[in-house]
Amino acid sequence: MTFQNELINWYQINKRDLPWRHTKDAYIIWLSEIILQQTRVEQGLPYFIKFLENFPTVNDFASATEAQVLKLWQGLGYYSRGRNMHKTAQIVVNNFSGVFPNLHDELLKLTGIGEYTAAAISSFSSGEARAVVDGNVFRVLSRYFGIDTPINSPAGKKQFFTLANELLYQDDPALYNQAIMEFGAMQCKPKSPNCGICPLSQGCFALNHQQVNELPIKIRKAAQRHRYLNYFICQEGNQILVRKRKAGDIWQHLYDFPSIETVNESALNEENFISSVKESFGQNTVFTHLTSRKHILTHQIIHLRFFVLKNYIFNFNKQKELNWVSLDKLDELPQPKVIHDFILEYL
DNA sequence: AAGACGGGGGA
DNA sequence: TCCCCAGTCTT
Repeated sequence: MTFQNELINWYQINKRDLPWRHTKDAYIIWLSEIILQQTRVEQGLPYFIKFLENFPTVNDFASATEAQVLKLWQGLGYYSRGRNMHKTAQIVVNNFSGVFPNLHDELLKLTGIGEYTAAAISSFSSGEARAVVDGNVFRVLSRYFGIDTPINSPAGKKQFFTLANELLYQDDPALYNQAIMEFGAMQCKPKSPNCGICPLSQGCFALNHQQVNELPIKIRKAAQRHRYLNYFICQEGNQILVRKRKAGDIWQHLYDFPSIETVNESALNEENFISSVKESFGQNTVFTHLTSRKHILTHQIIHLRFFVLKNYIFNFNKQKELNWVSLDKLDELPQPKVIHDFILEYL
């Protein structure tokens, strides 16, 4: 049996029953594909269901506010996906009469849709012959064909993309694309793949050369950067001061609190730290430590400290991103996971 | 070509 | 700890 037929055969026996596999509706497939970018099926599935319930059609999605979209997205990470979906939904409504495109070249123009997602939506929705190349495909091809070009190098991406399209099963691109990804996710897993019961073991280069644990090759990224965010909780009766985060940093357009970033874990009684707080919030400012958190992102390790602030002064003309909200409305705002957890525990 | 961008889970 | 996850966008 050919490589392609082995994969398809394996898939038809072992595939999971996932909701987005029962439709060719480009809108629903788009929803699932964006949610599943860099996200495990188990983590994304509840969000897919929630989004489809709240936005049954692309028109419903486009009519929402960005804050409503981000609130639904809260906790899933990579929030630009949510913001880009909102933009794309509005483009589809305004420029495509609400009919979601299902051809590769049209999809690729939309924001948030790259090569992988354009191939996925177009093949699943319209049957277009475009090979998907995601983390699963890199791994399966790298191991089976013994390719040691780093998958995150430009040369590697080109090589794997070319090979994937040569291998694409022309009779049913959608079925083959599903099959190779599912095979990578469930059988040819990153750690301890089930080579003992693998239908492709005989022709697998990595297995036959004891390189299963070495392939695929990936270039290491730079170490994480440490950041120290000091948050200030300002409460007046039922009102609390929040900040909408701006472009150019993490958690764009999500809400947290006024803060001061320091270059290191400055001691609480350090003159330097005290004076910078007073410089920002007035000489009479008093702050007391409430709690601390550590939050780990892909490129940053964030050390958070929370303080209660009293006798402060804010210049709202200069800090337009600050706003008072009542405590009972606080949970309506989209928040970073670590901030949301803090609020649940302390407010 | 390299970095930035979240959060969760497995070994 | 480290790696990976149905990647994309920006610099």
